[in-house]
Amino acid sequence: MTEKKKTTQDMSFEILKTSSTSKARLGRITTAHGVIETPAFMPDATRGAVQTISSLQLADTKTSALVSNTLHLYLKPGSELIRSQGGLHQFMHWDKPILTDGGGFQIYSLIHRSSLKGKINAEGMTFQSPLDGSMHTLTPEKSQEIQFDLGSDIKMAFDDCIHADQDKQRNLESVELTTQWSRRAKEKFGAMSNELGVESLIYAIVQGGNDREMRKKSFEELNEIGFDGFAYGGWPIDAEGQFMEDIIGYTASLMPDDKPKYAMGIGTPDDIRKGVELGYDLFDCVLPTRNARHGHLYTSEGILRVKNGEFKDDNRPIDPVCDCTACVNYSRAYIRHLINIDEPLGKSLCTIHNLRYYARMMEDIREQLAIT
RNA sequence: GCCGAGGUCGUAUAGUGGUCAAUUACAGGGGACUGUAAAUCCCCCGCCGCAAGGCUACGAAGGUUCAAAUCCUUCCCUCGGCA
Repeated sequence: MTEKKKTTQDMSFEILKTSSTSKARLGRITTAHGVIETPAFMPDATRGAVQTISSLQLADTKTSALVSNTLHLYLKPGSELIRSQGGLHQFMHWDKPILTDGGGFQIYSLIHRSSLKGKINAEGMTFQSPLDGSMHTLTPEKSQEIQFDLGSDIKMAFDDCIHADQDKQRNLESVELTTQWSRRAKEKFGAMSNELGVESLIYAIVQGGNDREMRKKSFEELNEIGFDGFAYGGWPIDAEGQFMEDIIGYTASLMPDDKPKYAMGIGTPDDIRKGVELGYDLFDCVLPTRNARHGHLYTSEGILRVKNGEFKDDNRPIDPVCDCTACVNYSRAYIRHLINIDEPLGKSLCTIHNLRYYARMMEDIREQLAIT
């Protein structure tokens, strides 16, 4: 780190308070588009929108930041287009912080879960677009270029994600590739930041699967390169669907306490509470939004599957304690009806509710941290 | 009244001698979803039973047959045409 680089990056994270009973901390991440009070949950707006709701409705849930995606926006509508529209903030009319994932996970996901072709080599990942079958190559450099086009506040280094049960050899390969790619991403990030005069942050993703040694190796190599924050990468739950607390906690313990720790893809409300206690500051997950579209709602009294017949004539709000638009204005019976007739408004209201539930949960967590 | 077509599990359909408690879709019931190819996917859906299995069923009643949703007879009903 040279003197002149000591600007936003070095001021980007401050810890306001540390818990005396766990590794949880109350903090603040400062970006070019404002502050994220941590611990924070960031919903996924993968393709430039949190599905079914507008950025204004998202703001109403008091969500402080969102996650969007390099790969998806690169494929459609193309990152140059978004740059020409003034960047993703302006394009989607969201003036708060945006974190963009690097695209590695999405390609892994495409290759892993489908018959689509894709291959990984030292250069990067070559894969077939699920949209039109065309072949593309994403490299660490290309991923950064796209993220600069998007204009995100926090950029992720391109990583090679694997499933938790991969063999040792593949795990090692993933760690080594992620290190190489992260180094290249960091170089590109530095060069583009200088060239464009843009101030943003870059986080790296720690791989290593369910193997402590590999996690340690991955973290140490990344730390040597130097990043503004570190993320737990990989898959957070085991084959039985259990939150992998041990390895996730261990990975957090490796990361420097003076930098943000980001738990990618986590999780359920319970998983997030555990994640906070393990020391994580940032979370993102598709669960609240995807589940909302399926009528699976989080409430102060537990999970409420609003499609279920028992709510047919229930005129109470989803959650009497909730202050979201859906709960303040509409009944379970009405929302059930909307979901059952596949009316988009039903999905929107459920999404608003779940995101407000998550936001309130994070508010509660921060409040508890502040007073204890 | 005559002629034609038809009556199948909530609805709409498939099945025209055994492989049929019976296809498919919708409706209905339940569940899954963790850095989003997810507005997706899975299960149940005659009755009893955890199950094996049993029982009752393809408009009604008879009949033919080892065997009928499927063939025959009569009746009831619906739709179209003619009176």
